[in-house]
Amino acid sequence: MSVRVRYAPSPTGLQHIGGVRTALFNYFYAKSQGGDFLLRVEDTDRERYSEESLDDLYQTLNWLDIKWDEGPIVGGQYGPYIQSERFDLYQKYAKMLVDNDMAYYCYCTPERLEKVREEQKANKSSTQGYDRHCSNLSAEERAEYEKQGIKPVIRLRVPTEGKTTFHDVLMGDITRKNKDVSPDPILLKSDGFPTYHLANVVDDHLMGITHIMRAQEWIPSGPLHIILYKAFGWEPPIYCHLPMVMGKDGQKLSKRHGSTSVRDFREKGYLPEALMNYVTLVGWSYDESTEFFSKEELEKVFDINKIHKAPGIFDYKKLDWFNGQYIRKLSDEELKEKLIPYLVRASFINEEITDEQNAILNQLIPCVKPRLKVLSDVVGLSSFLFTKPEIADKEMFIAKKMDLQSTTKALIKAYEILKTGLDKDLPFEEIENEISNLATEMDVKVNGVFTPLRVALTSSNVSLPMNDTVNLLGKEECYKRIERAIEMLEGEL
RNA sequence: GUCUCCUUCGUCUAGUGGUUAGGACACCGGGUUUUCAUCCCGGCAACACGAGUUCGACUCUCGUAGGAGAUGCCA
Repeated sequence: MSVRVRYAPSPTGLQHIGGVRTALFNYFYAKSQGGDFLLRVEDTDRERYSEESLDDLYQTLNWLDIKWDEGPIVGGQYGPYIQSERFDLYQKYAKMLVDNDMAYYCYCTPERLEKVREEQKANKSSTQGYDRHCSNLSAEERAEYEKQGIKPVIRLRVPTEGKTTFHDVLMGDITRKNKDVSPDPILLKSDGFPTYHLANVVDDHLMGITHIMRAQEWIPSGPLHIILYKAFGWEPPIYCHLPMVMGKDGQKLSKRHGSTSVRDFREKGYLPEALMNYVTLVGWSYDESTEFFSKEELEKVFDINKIHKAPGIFDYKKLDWFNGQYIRKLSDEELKEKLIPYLVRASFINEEITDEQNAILNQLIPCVKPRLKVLSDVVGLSSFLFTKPEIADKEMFIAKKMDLQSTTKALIKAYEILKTGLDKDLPFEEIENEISNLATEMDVKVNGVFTPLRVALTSSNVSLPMNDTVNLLGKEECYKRIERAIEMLEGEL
């Protein structure tokens, strides 16, 4: 039997790291087995639904280059894989259950349910959830409610005796007493939309899903779903509950831990390859040492049995490291293309790049490459080039064991050396040597003379190598900046 | 509260009865370097605890503790 799995997100927010990892595991499993990966949109929560989320779902999968074999048609056209488009179907199946007395109409108001919950809590009652108030209404009672215009929900009749077991590929058998299964959960809401439980089971069955890979937070409803399958007389698929992705404090990964949406990572300048590589390594591993995997490799090598059981903490620093590694693997040309949007956004350059700018970019890229953790870092690293920086505070010019006077003197002399050297077109190495010699002559550390030079040119203590900085800025601009700095320092004397 | 699941370095993990418990990130040190990075070398650091089973347990069993998740007309 060919494997068919699905990713079935609900468009109620931006695609989350955890969700995407589920998608990836499903996708890689399908591909590794030569099976199909389906995408299904579970938009049954009309209150939380948003168009933006749906859009984000497509963008995210697209960015990661995850293609579904079956799913909604992109481009405004709704397909058969969007639950809101299958509205009538769920009605039909819910009513079928009612007809077989596997489910029943319930007219309880949300207020009453809330009250029941509160009382249970107050009494520290061990029984919890719905009190099955409507489970045995007579035809007359129902008619009375209907007359009042109350729109009923449909609830599943969960057995109170016995127990239900399901098998999980990772966890083994999981058994729950039926009395501990959430009592008579709602299948069809009063607005006619199905809840997750119904829609999920109906669709997975109709779509011929063979394996359900979803987050471990679903384990407790596993038995419930088995009961539902039984009520329909269907064979349940194979389950595989995935360990969850947590934040540093061990709680479910959320905003307070940092970025959680793929869109955030994309905007900051993480490469899809890096994010994908790292994310699939949370809760899965191939062997004792391999950690770089391309999407194509994962499609071959992914093994469901090597998924971990315990939840994993999302390590932002390791992601950064991966991203740096992937950035360094890029050719200069590739990196340039990826960096341009960030430079444009920072208003450093325009979309249409002049030949002159292009030449500068070609110089800049290799300088910046070993220094990028994320693509957006390029902005900070190159702002000295594209903007006229505020002249730095005088303290910044002064290196350790130096004072204002010696610093000013060093800068003036270093400037002379630099200027004559550049004007004579000496190799930069030679100029640097001379400047180093100057330090020796002045009996100060090399830092004492290079620091003021660096700060004069970039207004920062941290910069690209001097050679690159000078090349990038051009002679004339360098002179201007150094003269400006000297003037400022002399004014302070 | 109740139910379910989980437990190897700080983090991600390898390991399936006999290993100096391996790798990676982070961290610390060193080298390259005028700064910041990159790169290279080295170091620190773990089997939650307690009972069994066994000649022998990180590996098997049972308890304990800790953590997480579920307990919605959300998924």
